Amino acid sequence: MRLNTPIQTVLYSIEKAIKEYRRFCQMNISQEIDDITVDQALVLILIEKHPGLNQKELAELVFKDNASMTRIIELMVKKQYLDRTINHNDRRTFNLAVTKKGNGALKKLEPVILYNRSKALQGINDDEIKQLYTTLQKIISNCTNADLWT
Amino acid sequence: MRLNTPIQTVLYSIEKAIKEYRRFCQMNISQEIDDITVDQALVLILIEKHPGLNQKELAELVFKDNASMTRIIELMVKKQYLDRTINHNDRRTFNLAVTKKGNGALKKLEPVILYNRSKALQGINDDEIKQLYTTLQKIISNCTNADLWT
DNA sequence: TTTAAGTAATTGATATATCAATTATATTTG
DNA sequence: CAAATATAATTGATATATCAATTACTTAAA
Repeated sequence: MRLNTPIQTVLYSIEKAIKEYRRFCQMNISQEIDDITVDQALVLILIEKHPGLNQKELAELVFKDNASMTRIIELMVKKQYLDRTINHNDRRTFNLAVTKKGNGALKKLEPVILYNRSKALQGINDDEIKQLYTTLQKIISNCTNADLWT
Repeated sequence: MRLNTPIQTVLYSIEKAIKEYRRFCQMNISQEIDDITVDQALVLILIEKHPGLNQKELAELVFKDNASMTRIIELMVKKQYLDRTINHNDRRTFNLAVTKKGNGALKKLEPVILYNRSKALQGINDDEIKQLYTTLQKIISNCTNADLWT
């Protein structure tokens, strides 16, 4: 078998890095707010920063599909972090807004998220980050534009 | 709010890269075998390469927890890609073996996986890969050894 | 050598991922 | 305008992620 095991490839390190980062983020977020996930926190930030985004647009920004986004938002509405009202301009979509409780959560989350990011990138200089970004973009574009196997 | 949106950070690119890669892999794997996931394919390869691994060890290798691994293996046994028998040396664990059907699947998967990896890394030279690896290891170690937020 | 502590696997509960089908509404086109 | 097409969101089904609790077995210690 010519195949190397997955653990011998750099793609494996990418997966490991993002999993460790998410685990680390979740641990610190849970320290502040016990009923919010990393993904829910991201959605909260995006809605606050870009009011007017609909679910489909949000889903694209955080790499989820519409079905997942529907369910994430459902939960956040139920937990009263978000308000969802009909959009009269396009009644297929909803207006999403951060509630008072959601804003309180954001205030608590802000320093944690800044800490998470800076801690994760500690000891990595700007050139290295730039290089990392460039290489990742190549991989993304390779996978996105690749032709089918068969 | 001092917070940048997640999409402005390099950590976002890591997530995007791995998601695109997994989507790309799954698309090409499905072309050959319609009832196997990327994770299941990885498990199959690892068991073939390293017979004697138990579920816990496998779980660590592919960054899953024991619960997920139990369920993944359960499905693969049901679909007859794997055999699971009692390990008489340690009756808490099982012997896992690739079946004839599993071996057939591996033969089909091998070229697809080689293709996936090389396509994903196309146009990225060895130094760049080495650099990518190094930077990712820093992130992994930052997240793994970091102290708690509070 | 019995008891205590440790470990591998499972199970239940809940969140997310993905695909396919469906619903409701908008837009385009004949 | 009416019919065809397109789009946003939902729903159902299945796979995976994560945590906590439990079971079955092993190893260490009294």
